[in-house]
Amino acid sequence: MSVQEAPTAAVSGDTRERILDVALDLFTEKGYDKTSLREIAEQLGFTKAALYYHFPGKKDILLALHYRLHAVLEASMEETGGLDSDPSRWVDIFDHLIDQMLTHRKLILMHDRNRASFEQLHHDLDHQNAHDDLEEQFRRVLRDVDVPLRDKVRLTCAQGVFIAGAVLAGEELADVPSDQLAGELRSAVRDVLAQPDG
Amino acid sequence: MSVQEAPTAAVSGDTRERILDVALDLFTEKGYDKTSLREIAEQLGFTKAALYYHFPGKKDILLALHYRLHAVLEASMEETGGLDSDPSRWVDIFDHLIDQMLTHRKLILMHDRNRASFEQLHHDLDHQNAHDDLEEQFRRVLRDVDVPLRDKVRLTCAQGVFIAGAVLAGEELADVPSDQLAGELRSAVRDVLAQPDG
DNA sequence: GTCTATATTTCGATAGAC
DNA sequence: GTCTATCGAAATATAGAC
Repeated sequence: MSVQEAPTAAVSGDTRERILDVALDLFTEKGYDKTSLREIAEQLGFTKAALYYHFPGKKDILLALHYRLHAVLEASMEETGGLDSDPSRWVDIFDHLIDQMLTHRKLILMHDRNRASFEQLHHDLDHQNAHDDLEEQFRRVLRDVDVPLRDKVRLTCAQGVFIAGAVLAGEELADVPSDQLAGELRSAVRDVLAQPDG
Repeated sequence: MSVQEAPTAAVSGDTRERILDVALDLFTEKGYDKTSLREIAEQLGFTKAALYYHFPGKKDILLALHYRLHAVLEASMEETGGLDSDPSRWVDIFDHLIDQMLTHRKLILMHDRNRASFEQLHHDLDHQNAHDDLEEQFRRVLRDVDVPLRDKVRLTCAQGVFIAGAVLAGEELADVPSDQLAGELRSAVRDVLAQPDG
């Protein structure tokens, strides 16, 4: 995506991203815990110890991938204005999120399949602030006493459809064109978030 | 929940179930990989090695919990007749599944949060036969070329709602009465699975 | 920037006493 | 049925050569 850098020390600097790409695949397939640094390194053609030049430790690789996802979601939130307690805006937000999901499907899947590891990451680091923003906005709506139960359930169901879509796009319906799948998912989200009297 | 048993040697025999109860909690909270046998044993008041009297190894504890869930879903499938490619029957099936989910919520959550470990379990053992039945029936529908894309997506979305409901019931909306939540979830599933022209 | 070699820790698992 | 003691394997991480 980024333009070619100066060819001298260019391949390096990219190594960090290549490590993250490999880790993303392995963390998604086998899970974070079952993926060893040895596996990541061997798939890249060098040894385990070399990873420690690019990352202080294993959890920092997971953290870097977390930031990747964070950046994607943050950008999406800026365009749509963020999630709040007004249900009439949720459809637009999910429309936008579905686009991002199909583009960064593996990132979503990896996050979903390693939820336990991410939660521990937030506890280990003093990452209690800025709790992933989108997820924090999510929880804020669910805690809002002025939001009816029905809407809270529907919001969570829409998130369920969102994640189910990511799984579907990567596995069982991997051969379906993205835009076609996106249309079906958007349609499903509309039905889930439909106002009962509006 | 169960009445007090005879106080003599009664506590034993129950130990296996108590181990599974503790493991279910820890596997759900921290994940299977991050839960050590030492933790399970200490929470029960004895040491790591004592676990090996009740189970051949760690993965057999996970396997036993898998059978617990399998029994629940199997019973539900027998009552509703099983999942096939006929979309008009899906609503009834999910109605039934939602009841089971709210009763055995932790079991569903644990399975969802440790999907990677369960998949590896199926590979390690020659468990290729009877691939969890419900999930296999699920995949069969998704592979059926006679089922329209729309219905496949909707079926997966209903599953997404199902799992989202399990998370909701255990965390953010844990204080909402079960039957009230069940009603909302059933309503949401109906909207997801609604026939466009029926 | 990648390597070898090694330190340190933790875990799953076994053997055998009680 | 639960214990102590211990083994062996594998993983993360460090130190330092090249």
